[in-house]
Amino acid sequence: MTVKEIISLLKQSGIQPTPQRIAVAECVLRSKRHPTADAVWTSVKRKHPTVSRATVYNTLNLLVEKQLLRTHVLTDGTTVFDPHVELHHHFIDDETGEIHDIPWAALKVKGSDLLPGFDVREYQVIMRGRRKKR
Amino acid sequence: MTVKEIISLLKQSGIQPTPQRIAVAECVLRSKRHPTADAVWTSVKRKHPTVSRATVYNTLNLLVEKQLLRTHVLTDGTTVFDPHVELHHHFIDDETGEIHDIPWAALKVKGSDLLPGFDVREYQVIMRGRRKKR
DNA sequence: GTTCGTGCAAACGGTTTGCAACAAT
DNA sequence: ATTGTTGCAAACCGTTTGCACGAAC
Repeated sequence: MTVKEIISLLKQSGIQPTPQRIAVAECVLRSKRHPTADAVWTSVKRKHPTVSRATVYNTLNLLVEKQLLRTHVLTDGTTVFDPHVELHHHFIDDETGEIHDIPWAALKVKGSDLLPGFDVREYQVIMRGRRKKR
Repeated sequence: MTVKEIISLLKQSGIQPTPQRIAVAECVLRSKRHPTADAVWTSVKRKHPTVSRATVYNTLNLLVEKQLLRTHVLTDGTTVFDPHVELHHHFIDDETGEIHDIPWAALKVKGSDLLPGFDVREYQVIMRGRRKKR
C-alpha cells in the first residue's frame, strides 16, 4: 500500500491527511501484526520524533471510527489494532499471546441462526492453542 | 448454592474460607450475570461494609487462579467474571453490552482441526447482535 | 510467634482530556 | 477569522502493590 493510496483512503473517509496521521496509518495499515497503540507510537516516532502519544491515540480512534481498523481486546486488557477489517476468525497462541488471523472460509459454524431470542448480526470463532512446531 | 457448599468448595481449592472471601464467592458464583470486580465490591459491601477493594480483587483473582471462575475482557477493556466454567459460547448484546451464555451444544463448528500449523486446544464462538423483541 | 488475610492508601499503566500554540483554509 | 490539529501535561479509571495491623493456628 503506497503513501498515495493511504492519503486517498484517508480523504475518502473524511480524515484530513496530516503528516502524523499518514505516518500512523502507514504503520498500522501495512502491519501484518496486531500492534498496540504504544507499538504504533514507538514505530511512528522513528520518522516523526516529535509526535505525541495523544495524537497517535486520537488518530487510531479516528481510524476505528471510520472503519479502517478494528480493535481487539486481549485477555490482559490491552487493545490491539487490526487492519484486517473483513470478517475472519482468530487464533491466539497460548505461549506468546500472538493473534493470528484465520480466513473466514476455514471454518463452518452452524446453528447461529437458530438461537431463540437472539438476532445474530455477526460472529467469529476465537481459538486458543499452540502453533505446531514443524 | 448454599453457604456450606461454597465453604467446602473454597476448602477443596485450597482457599481459606474467610468471611470476606465467602461473601465474594457467594456473590459471583451465584450470579447469573457477568459482574465486574466493582459490581462485586458494591454488592459485597451491602453485608460487609468494611471490605476493601483490594480484598475483593485479590479474592476474585484467587478464584480465577483456582479455576472456580473465568474472566472475559469486554471491548471497553473492563474485565468481567464468569462462574460458568464449562465451555460455552457467548452472545453480546449490541445495545446493552450484556453477555449471554450460549450452551455449547447450540452450535456446531467444523474445521478447527484442519488448520495447518495450528494446534487448537479450545475455541468458542462470540456472537454479536440484538436480543429479539418478543 | 509465625503465618496468613485484611484494609488503607499510594502506585501503576494504558488511555483520555483540557488547553495553549499552531497550521490550514 | 474560523476551523481543525498538534503536543504537552495532567487527569482518569480499573487494577495492583506495599505496608502495618489483626486474626488464626
